[in-house]
Amino acid sequence: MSVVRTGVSLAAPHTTENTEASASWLNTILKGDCVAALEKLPSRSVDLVFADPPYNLQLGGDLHRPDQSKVDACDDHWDQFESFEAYDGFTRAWLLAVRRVMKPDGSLYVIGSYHNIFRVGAILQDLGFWIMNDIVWLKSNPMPNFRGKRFTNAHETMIWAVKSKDAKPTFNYDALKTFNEDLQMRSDWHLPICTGTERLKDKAGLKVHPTQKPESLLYRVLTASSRPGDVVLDPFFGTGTTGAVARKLGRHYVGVEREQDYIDAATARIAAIEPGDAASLEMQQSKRSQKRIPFGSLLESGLLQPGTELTCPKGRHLAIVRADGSLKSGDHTGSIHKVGALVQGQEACNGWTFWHIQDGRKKAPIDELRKEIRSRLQA
Amino acid sequence: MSVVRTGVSLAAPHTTENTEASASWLNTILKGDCVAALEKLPSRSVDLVFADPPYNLQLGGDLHRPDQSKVDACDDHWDQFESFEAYDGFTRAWLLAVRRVMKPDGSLYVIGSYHNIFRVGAILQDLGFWIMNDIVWLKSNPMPNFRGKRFTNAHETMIWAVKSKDAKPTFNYDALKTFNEDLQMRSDWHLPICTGTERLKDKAGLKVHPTQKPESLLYRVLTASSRPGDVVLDPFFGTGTTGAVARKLGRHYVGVEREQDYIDAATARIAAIEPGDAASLEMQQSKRSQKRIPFGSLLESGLLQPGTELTCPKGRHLAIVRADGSLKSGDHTGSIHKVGALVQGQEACNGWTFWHIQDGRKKAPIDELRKEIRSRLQA
DNA sequence: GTGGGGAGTGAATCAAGCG
DNA sequence: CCGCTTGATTCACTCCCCA
Repeated sequence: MSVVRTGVSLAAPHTTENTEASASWLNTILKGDCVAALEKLPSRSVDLVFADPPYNLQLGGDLHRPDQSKVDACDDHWDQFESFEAYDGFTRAWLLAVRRVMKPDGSLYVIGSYHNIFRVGAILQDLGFWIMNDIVWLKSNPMPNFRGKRFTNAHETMIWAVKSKDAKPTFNYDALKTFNEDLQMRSDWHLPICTGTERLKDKAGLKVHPTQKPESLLYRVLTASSRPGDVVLDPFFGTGTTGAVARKLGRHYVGVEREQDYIDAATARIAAIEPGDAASLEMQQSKRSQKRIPFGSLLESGLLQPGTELTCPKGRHLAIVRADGSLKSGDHTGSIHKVGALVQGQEACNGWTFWHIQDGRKKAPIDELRKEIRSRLQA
Repeated sequence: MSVVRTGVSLAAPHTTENTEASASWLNTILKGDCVAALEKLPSRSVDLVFADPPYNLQLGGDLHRPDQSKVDACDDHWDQFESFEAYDGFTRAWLLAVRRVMKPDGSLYVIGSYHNIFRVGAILQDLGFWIMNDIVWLKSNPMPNFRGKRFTNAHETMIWAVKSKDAKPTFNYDALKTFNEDLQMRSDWHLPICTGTERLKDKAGLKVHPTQKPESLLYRVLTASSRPGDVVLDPFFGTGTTGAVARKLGRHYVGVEREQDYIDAATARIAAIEPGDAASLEMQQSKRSQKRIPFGSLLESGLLQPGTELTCPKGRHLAIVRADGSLKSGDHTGSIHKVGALVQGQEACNGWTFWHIQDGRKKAPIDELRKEIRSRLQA
């Protein structure tokens, strides 16, 4: 096994607990078998894994288009397995190796088709992984079904899993929502397949790798489940789409690949990429990670006075602000959240959005005042 | 176990090799456990199976919406399993029972979510079934992810499998292609969930079944993989969507269901349906094979003039018809479908029903003009 | 009748932090 | 680790009510 370095210098991982930013295996491609190569990595050192394992396609003879041209199928030797049992054993082995190097809250994405994805998913569950979502990549330009015997196979399936039910994986909800025109990102991703200049070709104009994934797919995976400086592992590196996108997005990568041709192509490809700088990588700030503002701060700052009257959105409930930062509404007293819940007879309530202050002729939630405090703190 | 008959009389199955059209179990709901009930059916007697087995959801506590309302989760006892092993055993048992009653060239569709579909798919392969496609049902109106911790779960997965690699299943390729505006039917199906008047409710207004499937989904399955007179089995009959669509499309059905409440609801539902007679099925055939009318035909025919103003149903969006058959609305230009999508900010739009023309005091969709063209072509 | 606003809801493995 | 407090979250569509 040898190590190929592209000599990239990037920001330090956001946590260096188990990962030295200068570790020799960072931003390299490890040559060799996936399981053996991963033994070189320390345990709990990887934030995100993207895996595009062999699909175990069971092709019969050659497939020809209606014009009799031959379809350039994926018939490489690495995609051949003798049986489901052999494929299952292979899958279990690399998933266990990957599991060891994943951080406890790290994420794993595996992509596949109906030939293999059901086996992968069941084994994931058997090994104790916890599935967060399955995601379908819908191809806007899939290969048609030439024989007219099936539905056009227009999608692939990706499984997002974590190491255990209790894991708290990175999920950049707000960034994804902004990306998606202020709507929650869904489990169906409409993306074109990898063509044009993005598709690596050799000197003869033939595609270098039969199943090169589009960068847009990796872009979304990394944006969703990693942060700048994180370590992203791809145990089936191929022509390095994962490494290319990682470098663009300011993540570290580690690849494992057996074929020297793919390693050469990936190395050149990644070296040619301009690494993302910090400013352009800044993501939509998660609301959750913002500094917590106690309700009492509104009184301290003078944005609210004791005795001010708050109402619910419909004006049916009234409450008085008291000097200690508590509310009083009828017989109920306590925090803004507790009183909001009590007057509605509910178990819980977000007082920041429930209670409103009269602002001229309009009502405004007291959350507006919190935002004002936050903007003052930043200035 | 008892038998519930709805007394439907339909055309004879297109093959009576192993099925007497007068068999006592045709167009009935067998009450009881799936495996036991299927023992009452002869081997090789079913053309198509649609199965919507328990998903084995592993829900934690209650889930509340941001407005504190409680989500009415699927927590029925029939969806509870002790372990993956228990679920696997259950799955193997019913799949073997189904396998026995399937004709050699029959088709099986199983629907599920990431909680169970990987196990189902792997077991299907282990039992010797041959997967033809996996199909993703994309929901236009899924339940959002309220906590912002995952991608919105916006799809379910369906596996189409046959008994062996050598099977030659019915696949009405041309009908589906015509149905899909002369494009091959793809593996991604965009359909809304079952709501409105289609959703069965009890006297209290509560949904009768927690997971009633939309008829549009079954319509497409039966259209793809069965012929009039075929026998369609649903081993988890629920409220009988499969039976209802089978009756509409002139197929025989057999259902298995354990809960009497569901049987009662399904029986009433199916009895109220007008069976598809030979003539109307013929009509459907011809409608499906209707010639595609390009929008430009409306201009050629003089039914529309260049410069005509079209509006959306609410009159908020305007567009001008151009001589080449494209629309222009603000900065957007393109086909009626594309511009309709753009002005609404949506990914897709059926321009035929979205764009309206002023017809006297009323608005009429331009689809009316297409119908006029078609009637001219037939005359 | 028609249009706008508000309420309701759907197969969901749906919280984090502190003491 | 348990228990309690605090706090963060929704999209598409249908139906009802009322102007």
